[in-house]
Amino acid sequence: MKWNELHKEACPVARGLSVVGDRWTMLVLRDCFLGVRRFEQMQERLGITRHVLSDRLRKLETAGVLRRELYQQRPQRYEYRLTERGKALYPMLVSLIDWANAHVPPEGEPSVKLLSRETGDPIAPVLVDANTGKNISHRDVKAVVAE
Amino acid sequence: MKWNELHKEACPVARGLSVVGDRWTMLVLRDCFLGVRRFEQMQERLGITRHVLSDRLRKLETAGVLRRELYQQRPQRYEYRLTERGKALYPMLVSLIDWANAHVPPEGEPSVKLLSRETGDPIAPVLVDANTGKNISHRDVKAVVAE
DNA sequence: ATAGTTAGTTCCATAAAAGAACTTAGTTCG
DNA sequence: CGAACTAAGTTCTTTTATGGAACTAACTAT
Repeated sequence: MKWNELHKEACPVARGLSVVGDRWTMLVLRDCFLGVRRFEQMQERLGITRHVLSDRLRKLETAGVLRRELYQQRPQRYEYRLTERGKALYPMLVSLIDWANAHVPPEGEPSVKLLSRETGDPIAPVLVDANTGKNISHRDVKAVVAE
Repeated sequence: MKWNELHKEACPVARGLSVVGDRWTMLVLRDCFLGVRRFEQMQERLGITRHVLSDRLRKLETAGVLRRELYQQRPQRYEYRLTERGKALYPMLVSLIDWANAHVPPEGEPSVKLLSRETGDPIAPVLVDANTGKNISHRDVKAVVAE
């Protein structure tokens, strides 16, 4: 399994990681979900090198996760926004956040948590099967090669 | 934000990625969820270099995601198993799989899908809030620094 | 004309991953 | 007994990716 041929794999984990499975990509996407859209802002917030940020944004655009949008004519300036494909990564991001808050404590520092915008109550994410309404447990699931 | 200080961040995305956010880790964990426990087997299935696999297994053990277990006395041989903390990554893995199956098509090849072990029906994962039972949408959620 | 803004690119040093061979502590086969 | 085999690594060397800082393009504001 080679990194630059991951996208051809039958395994969706491998294919997914070919898009979001590097050191910086999910952090870039986190910022996108927080409403950050511009190069400078991301670069400063993340402390990523400009070079790498530029490369990641291009790759995410190619993968259809972000789109570049002209927000100013002269000089031409583009900002980056999540596409529907990008927004569809939200459950994964939330699952990661939930796991980290439960299992990777932030060494004495405060942590960021997710609250309902409406009620202010904490969110407690669970993954359920839309068909049955039941919690998805790894014991009840099998993986098969389909189609 | 430096890669080897990510675990101190207030942002759970950063902390989570400090554990699972590199090229190989989630693929190793995928194999663990599939029941693969041994070094040789993982190395062969993944095509990861032995060096890197060894390093990742050690880091996952240190992070409390896997535990090493003696399965043979002479010569001493260890296998790797998911801890509770490791198993808690299942929702994230499933979210990734679901996203990739919907958005990263496997170039003509077949893909692996998740089915109910009981009924054989496909699984349709949705992330809901355990408190309200409602779907978690990124518009309804805010992120705040807590505690 | 000089400085500031924004989104990059270029260059070089350092760190991580690929690839292949070697090691350790045994067991099994002939 | 000795040679081959096994499993889980480690040790090299080469290639690739990332970090860090400076530079560029195409403007606008003072």
